[in-house]
Amino acid sequence: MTTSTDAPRRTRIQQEKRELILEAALEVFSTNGFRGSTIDQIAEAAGMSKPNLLYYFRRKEDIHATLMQRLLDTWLAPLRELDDIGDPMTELRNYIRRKLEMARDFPRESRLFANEILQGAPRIMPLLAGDLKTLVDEKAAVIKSWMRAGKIARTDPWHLIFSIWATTQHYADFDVQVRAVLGPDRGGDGRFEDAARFLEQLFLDGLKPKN
Amino acid sequence: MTTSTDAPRRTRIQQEKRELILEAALEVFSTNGFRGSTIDQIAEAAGMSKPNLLYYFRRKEDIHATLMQRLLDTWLAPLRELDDIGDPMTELRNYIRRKLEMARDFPRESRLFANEILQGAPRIMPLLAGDLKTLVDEKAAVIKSWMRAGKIARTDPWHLIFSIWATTQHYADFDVQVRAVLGPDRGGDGRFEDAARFLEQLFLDGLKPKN
DNA sequence: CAAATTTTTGACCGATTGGACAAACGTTAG
DNA sequence: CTAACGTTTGTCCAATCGGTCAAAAATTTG
Repeated sequence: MTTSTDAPRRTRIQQEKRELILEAALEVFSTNGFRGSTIDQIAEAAGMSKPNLLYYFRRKEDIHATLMQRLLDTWLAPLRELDDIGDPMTELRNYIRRKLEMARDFPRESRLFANEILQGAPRIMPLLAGDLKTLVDEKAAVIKSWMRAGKIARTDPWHLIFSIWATTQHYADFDVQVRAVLGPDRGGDGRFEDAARFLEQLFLDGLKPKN
Repeated sequence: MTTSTDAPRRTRIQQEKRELILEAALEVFSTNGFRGSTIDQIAEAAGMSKPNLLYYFRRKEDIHATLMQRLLDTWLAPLRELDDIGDPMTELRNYIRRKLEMARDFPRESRLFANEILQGAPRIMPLLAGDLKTLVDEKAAVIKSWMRAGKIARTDPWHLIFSIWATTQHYADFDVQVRAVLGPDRGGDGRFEDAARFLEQLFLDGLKPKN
């Protein structure tokens, strides 16, 4: 074995073309959902004919599955980095910041994931109840230990994680609405910095006035 | 004119059947998205034949449009109720509570809306930049006045509203994920009460420890 | 170069889709 | 009863869908 990976052996051109297809599919799937997307659309976005695309991925589902599989890893990376050792408050602040940056830099990935969950997660349900739950439970335990140590206020760690997901991903998934509501002046590039400032304050101090 | 409404005149049976279709369409659209849903599915869910359904709604799009139009009204009702006069902190708390109740009681409506926004809001963009923006701007002004009066902490009112939307609707739109992560024991009916408690604390006091 | 292999494509297929239409059926008013 | 009107359905159609296949084109290998 020259290159020993679990993945089936592939030529250089296969690697490239598969990557091209996945990139195109991410674009199409994330804006139209799985059923709303056609192989023709993906093929055209990838600059090749439909039969050619089907030469690299036998079925439409295979493209989507490959995409989801990769996605989940990178998507959960920020949560994995949540460190037991660091200062709790800054750890959480960094996690929120990283999640918001991902919403800004990878909105298509966020929407792809949202589309899947919205429609009942028919294709990744096992992953949610398996790997995802395990990871969240683990990190919830870490957060709980912080609470016991008096480092952060006592609340439900699971719902805390949900709220971080919800508020940050909102800027990717509901981007159209956010921009429409903020209008042309405030809806520009600065909206993510505004969001970062707001979220930091919300999660640290809440809304109660200081005095 | 006996009944003078803007809507075209309709017989009693037409009213009923249209309502039946809209109810069925809400179910189907909210779980499959617009393009992922078929007229046959909706017709079957409504207990009638496809041509019969098309007698009441000429096109698939008309059903969806009618649904969206109604939805937006009821969906924004809680925000409309946000009252200038009441005590700011309790007004906000009540708003969050009402929104969370809507996520619990009308998850299909939430998902229908989320589906539409996720895919770029092609059919309701004008409403977002029009009525919705107007309403949010108006309420943001109210919130701002509360801040000036020192009743709540100073932050960005628009992003505050976004965060309330995000955290509450999360429990409808990402319900599958929430239940999967919480597991069989904690993912039951009690999850909304847990969420309510958590959100109240988050928005009031944030995470900083009391000590 | 020539054979073997990989990549690309045009043509095609069955299934499903949104929608049209005329005929049948039911209901109501005179 | 019957004519008019509202409702329902079976049948059909063109377009689009995911996917196949054989053959052509390009590339790699000896």
